Amino acid sequence: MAERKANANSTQVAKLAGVSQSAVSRAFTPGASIAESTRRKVLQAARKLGYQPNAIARSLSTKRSKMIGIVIANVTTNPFYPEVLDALSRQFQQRGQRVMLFVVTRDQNLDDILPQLLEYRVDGILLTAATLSSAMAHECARLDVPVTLFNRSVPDAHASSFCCDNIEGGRMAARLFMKSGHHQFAFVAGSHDTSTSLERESGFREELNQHGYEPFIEMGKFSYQGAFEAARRLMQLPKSPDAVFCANDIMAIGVLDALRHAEQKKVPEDVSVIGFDDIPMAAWPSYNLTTIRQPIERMIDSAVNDLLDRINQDTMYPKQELVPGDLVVRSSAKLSSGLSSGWVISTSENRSENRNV
Amino acid sequence: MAERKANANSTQVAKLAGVSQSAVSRAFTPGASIAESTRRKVLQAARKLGYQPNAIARSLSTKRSKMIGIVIANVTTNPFYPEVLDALSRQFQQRGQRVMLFVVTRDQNLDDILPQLLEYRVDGILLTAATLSSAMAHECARLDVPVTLFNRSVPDAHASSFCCDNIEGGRMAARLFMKSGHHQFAFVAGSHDTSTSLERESGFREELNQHGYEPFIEMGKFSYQGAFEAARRLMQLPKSPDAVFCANDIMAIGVLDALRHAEQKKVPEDVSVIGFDDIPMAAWPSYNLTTIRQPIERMIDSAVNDLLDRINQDTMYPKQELVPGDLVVRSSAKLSSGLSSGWVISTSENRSENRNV
DNA sequence: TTAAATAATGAATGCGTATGCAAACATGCT
DNA sequence: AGCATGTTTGCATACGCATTCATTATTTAA
Repeated sequence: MAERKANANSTQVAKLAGVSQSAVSRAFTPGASIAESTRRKVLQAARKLGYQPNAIARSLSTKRSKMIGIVIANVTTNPFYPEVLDALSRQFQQRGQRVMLFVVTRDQNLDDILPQLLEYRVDGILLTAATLSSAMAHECARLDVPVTLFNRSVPDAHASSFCCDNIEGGRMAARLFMKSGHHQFAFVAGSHDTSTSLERESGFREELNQHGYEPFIEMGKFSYQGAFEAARRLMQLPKSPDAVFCANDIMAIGVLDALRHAEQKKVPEDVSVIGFDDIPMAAWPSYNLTTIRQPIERMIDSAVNDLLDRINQDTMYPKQELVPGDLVVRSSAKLSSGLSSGWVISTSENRSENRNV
Repeated sequence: MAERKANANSTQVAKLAGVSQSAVSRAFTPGASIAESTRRKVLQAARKLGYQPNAIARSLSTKRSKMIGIVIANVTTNPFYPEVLDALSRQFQQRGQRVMLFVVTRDQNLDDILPQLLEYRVDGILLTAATLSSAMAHECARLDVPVTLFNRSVPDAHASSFCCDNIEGGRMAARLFMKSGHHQFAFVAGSHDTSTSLERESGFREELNQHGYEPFIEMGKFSYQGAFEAARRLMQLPKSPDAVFCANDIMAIGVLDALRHAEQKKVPEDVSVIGFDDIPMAAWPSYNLTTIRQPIERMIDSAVNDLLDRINQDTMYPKQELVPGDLVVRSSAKLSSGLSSGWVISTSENRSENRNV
């Protein structure tokens, strides 16, 4: 192991500037009690030495690392998550927090990951496309590290969660299908242990059940390829569906490709498809996917605010927030006469539902 | 600001275990001189108190943060980069380094970002889809923080760089087009200040020039939409091209969609298209994109190894490595009789070119 | 002009760990 | 037993900064 070259420190700057080390510290601390004249002296000496305060030492001293741990999954399989990561990272960045990132696979156990975050004393943790065990939730609570889930409903009252209203989203898909005269329904699920998929399924199913329908369910494994194969299986059925709702857009696109390229079906003439998320690809002319849009910016604003607020005042309780999605009507689903393509049916006039726990 | 609840520290564990604080430290330091019996005592006491070593304090003491700064751009516009990020992050994770992430926009000035990394005394910096000013390169060299560029060629001998052989990739595209009887060529560029785009362009152009051809150039702004519009402009030309090479796959896909959905062209009958990267979407049946594959795993292995090696022994010099790409033949480009779709023309038998600086 | 109030400063200490050093201990050998 | 060797251990200190507290400089009010 090589030695790390010593950087200038506040003491050296102090000596050069002819002041005390405390003065140097204060010069770099906004709002500290220091005369403008000495601050200038300090900054000048600092510049001369190429000095920059050591955030590690500061963290040790202040007991705040100014780092947020972000855990994210599905980053390569679903374009929705790069968008989430991008937005989260920028927001935290802008609010003066650094991001310590962990990319995990969906089935990876977070109980091995979280300790690695806690070791660095992150000020807060944001999980997206991932859940935590209740043991870990308690551990974070014990250490007073707030946790926020993004796009997963909460397994534990110690954490906040910010989700799209998946159940209502499922219902919207079902209603659109039924209104446009479909009769054989299917749902392509992501997995059987993920709240997003389960909730979208249950909303979809419940709405159908109310009208005497029951959807087929196929497993799409949250991937293009998985959904591609699921679509092929669906088309084997004796009464093959004419309306397929998918737990997310990337699977909907897999279904579309399977229908068109492997099953010689026309979309939406033979089969209608609806997705969830509204990733950028959904708007591409090759797909023109009708989908439920997650208002990602708004959701992320709320999540980031919540986490930062809880970091700064630990009197606050975790919060569960449900943000309504918007039905974006394109041309992958047949329409009744009343609707036309290109419309966004916004439900967001209903203000988002907050409730404290 | 709320107080942060104090965590158990090594001194408390020491007291409970009836040993010195040093012993606790050694119990958690692999290879430290400590008797197995006392280590057990310590670990037991630690478990009882829920103690976990404080990585911040350790970093201060050892002068190694065990953190790598990753700066990445284009994470939402090009699916190639989520893959890169995923692979990088896993690799570092696995090798015991944490990742501090900065997501930037392509035009964002890194000179504001790097100080934020250096402040945390990251052990090394990996930039992807981003370059650094030579002032910053010097600053990192002065602080003895190794920098590695991924997918950008080096502007400064202080940094390592790992790139696909873009020039040869451009040549490969040109050769394939020419061999299959095309006569009007075009290149859809990403931007005029990015080495990847410039190099791919120059290889493509040089190879064409050698046979008396000159390509049209259009700007695709490294995005689906930009390329979509570029393709429309190309088709307006009096002698519209029958062979379009794009600086990356996402633009190639934009071009494909424009040709098919906005210009009523058949691909590859009317126009052939070749991309670069081989993102997963390139293999989807809707696109079936012929492209130059970047051997991402291999490139990332090299980059990570290089960075970690330079962190651990600062005698090492930065390295420039060029990894050959593989031509992946699908059906977006017309073929001469000798080639058939589905083949990967690997050039990687030629070992990658390393040279020290 | 002084007293009182306020602002600016430096000395000293703490944050939690790692580690050099010397002392203590254990082991094997003669 | 006596010594040499190697292993464990604790003490003390350093890492770089923030912050409390007491002290001094400066401003304001009277």
